[in-house]
Amino acid sequence: MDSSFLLLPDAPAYARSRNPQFPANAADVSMHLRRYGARQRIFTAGDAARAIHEVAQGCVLVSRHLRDGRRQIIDIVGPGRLFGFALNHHSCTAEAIVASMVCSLDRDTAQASPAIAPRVHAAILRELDHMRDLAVILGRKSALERVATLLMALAGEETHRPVHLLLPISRTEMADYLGLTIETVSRSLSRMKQTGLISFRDAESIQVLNPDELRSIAQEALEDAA
Amino acid sequence: MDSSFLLLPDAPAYARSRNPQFPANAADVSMHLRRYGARQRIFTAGDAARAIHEVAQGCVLVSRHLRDGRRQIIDIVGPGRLFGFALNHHSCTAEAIVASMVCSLDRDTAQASPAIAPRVHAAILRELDHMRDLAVILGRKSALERVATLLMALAGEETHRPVHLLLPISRTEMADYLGLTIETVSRSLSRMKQTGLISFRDAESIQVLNPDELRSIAQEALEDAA
DNA sequence: CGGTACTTTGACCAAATTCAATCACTGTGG
DNA sequence: CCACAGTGATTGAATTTGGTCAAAGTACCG
Repeated sequence: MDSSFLLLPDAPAYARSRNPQFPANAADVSMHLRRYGARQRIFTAGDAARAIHEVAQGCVLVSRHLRDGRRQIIDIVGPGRLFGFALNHHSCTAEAIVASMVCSLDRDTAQASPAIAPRVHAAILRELDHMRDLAVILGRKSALERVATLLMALAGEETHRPVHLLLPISRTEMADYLGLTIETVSRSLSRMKQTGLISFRDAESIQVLNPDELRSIAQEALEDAA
Repeated sequence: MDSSFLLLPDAPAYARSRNPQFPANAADVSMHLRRYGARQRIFTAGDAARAIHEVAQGCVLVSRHLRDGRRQIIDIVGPGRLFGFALNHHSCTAEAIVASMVCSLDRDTAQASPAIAPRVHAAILRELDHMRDLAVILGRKSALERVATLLMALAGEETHRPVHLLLPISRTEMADYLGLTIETVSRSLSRMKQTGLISFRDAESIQVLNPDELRSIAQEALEDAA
């Protein structure tokens, strides 16, 4: 998690595994790798969308804001994932959640590259589907279901054995992602702890004891023909 | 709204104005125009995503379902707009809400066409942004704000004068789109009626009396650099 | 005219928010 | 090294919002 600088083609396994194809070749396009401190913004709502970005290291939070300060976190982006897709101007703000390395690539350059363009296209479609997941979470799930869904997303899809999670986000961020308040998130986690689904001593280090049960609470959407 | 069959290049003004570029030329690609009856499905979650679709006439509803039947409507697609973007398989179900004409185009063909591909790309990015709007609605807005947001979206962005809306959707569909129940939607509309923001005699024909006030209730997200 | 489907309204209830207090951990200065 | 702010998390009590259940109301259709 802390191998200081990394050039993207030499990204560590955990990054490559998430998105094995990007970037295909750092040499043939104009990209730059930049460090952002915690809470530092990568772009802000209203900015022209000139580049696409990849998290090389750390974690980036993409969010929208209402005038009165209410915030909806749209995406939590970990290493290997792309973000910052927009037609003309960003409607979201992206900020590093912890000190992070972000690789940015001119959008037109990316579009012109036959190696990269289709991969960006695929990433956009994945992002779109992810947003649909979020709509279901926010529109139709209870507080407990929302928190369970987030935990299972962080745990990864396929686990049946207990997993240990290091949460990249605070309770406030969980709440703003799940459309809840910190108190409700905290209560949901406490309830899960009490019923033996998870365990934790400190807030950011959670043991998922029963992934199958948690997944069933999470109410994954159905993907089958009915 | 009812000019029976139409070939897409001759789409009526209201369709062209929404998306003037698609399809560029019906002759040079393999597309077909098909009629769907009310409640008829265009595709179902789990289906392979082989085509992209455009509503030529009518209205299509894209939604996701949880196992227990809860539904989240993801998009309400009117004439001129594209839908059915997915990487491999659809995670959503699309159905005609009323008898509709839908123009479908093989995805690979569309990707291969230099005239069409960039327009599809733009439509996908618009869709993505629309989904982010929805996330804000569902995650951070009150019932009244949600209903106001929907009405203003249907009214169009720029209106200051009173507008007349013919709702393409029922209360149930409004509710499933806004993450509410029909009762709450109905109460919100009644409250708006009582406060003189809107008026209506029958459920699907609504007069927006005060667009500016309604817009301010809707709490549009901010798009400016802060 | 009667039936069905959809909407509205009301009364009550439950879930989540709000407000407030306490707790736990971190870092700072005496 | 320890006391003490300061921050974030948890827990509790009261309140609010929206959901549930039930009863009318309204329009449409045979």
